[in-house]
Amino acid sequence: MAKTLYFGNLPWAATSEDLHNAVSQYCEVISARIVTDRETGRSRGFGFVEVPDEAAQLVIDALNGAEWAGRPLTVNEARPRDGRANLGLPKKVQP
DNA sequence: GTTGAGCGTT
Repeated sequence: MAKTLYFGNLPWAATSEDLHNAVSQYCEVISARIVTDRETGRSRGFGFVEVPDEAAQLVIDALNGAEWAGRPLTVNEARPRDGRANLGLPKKVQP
């Protein structure tokens, strides 16, 4: 299994590779991505990293509050996308 | 060439 981590307060220059490198120091990184504005293509200053659920708490404890480019990093477990992603889609019903 | 709380495309 894997858990998605929310990375906030990132410097504008941070890339998904930077995230991958930063987290890979503590555990395996399934995937890392910086959220960029789809219209402008610029970084929104936050991103998401997928790590094994056993390492999620470890990475949060290690990088939450850590300084990156002189800024206190914000790391947290990401919220489920289902809230808006599955909106309007058919839902499985229990018999 | 800008900005600074938040939660994301295929």
